[in-house]
Amino acid sequence: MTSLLLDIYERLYRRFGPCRWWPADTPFEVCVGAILTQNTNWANVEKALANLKQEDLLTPEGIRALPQDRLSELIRPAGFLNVKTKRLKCFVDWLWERYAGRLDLMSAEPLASTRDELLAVHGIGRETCDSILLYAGNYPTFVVDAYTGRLFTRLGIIGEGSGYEEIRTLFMSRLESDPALYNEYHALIVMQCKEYCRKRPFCSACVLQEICNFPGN
DNA sequence: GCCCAGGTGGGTA
DNA sequence: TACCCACATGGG
Repeated sequence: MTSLLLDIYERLYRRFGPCRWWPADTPFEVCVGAILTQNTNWANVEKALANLKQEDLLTPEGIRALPQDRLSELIRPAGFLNVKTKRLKCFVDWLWERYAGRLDLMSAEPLASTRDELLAVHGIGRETCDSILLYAGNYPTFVVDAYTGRLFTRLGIIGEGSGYEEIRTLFMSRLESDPALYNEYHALIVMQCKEYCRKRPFCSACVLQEICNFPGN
């Protein structure tokens, strides 16, 4: 399994890499983007991020000081504006109270305890949490998303209906604990699925069929 | 018009 | 635990 997961990674890397994720200028922008992209097309998230940047508000201080109705207006393109306004506020409040608004202080803490803390913040579920930890904090934690489940179920590597923690544990136990590897692997999964696996449940033109020789494809 | 997008929280059985 | 649903917008 170790070599299989690495083999898939290397094939994807040769086809798509390096992806240079997360697309953001600062660690804090990663966090905001991770919350805004929940069940939302990234193109819409970019519009919301641009609105915040234009007003120089894409900082912990900026979001914290922003009235809720104004924040809602700025992030409107990303959808779920009431939900996401509340989630952004909760995240920033937590960051402020716990780490004085400084992500670098958060990133100095151990992975397990920081992950538990973040998961306890309203609006931060497993995927958002791991995205923040990996892409903003450089922690060695694997991000699982809908693409990951879809792709590796199709490959027969994970069972249908496997849970988040189960999939994350599989990757982390079979791969070296390396933030750079987890970073690129997740990005590659998203890139290949965006290009080939949009039709549910599984498309027939999956890139892995093109670049890999998996029996049953 | 319909479906989907880099989920999460709350309610119910 | 395992479902179900609300949440909002924009592109294909």
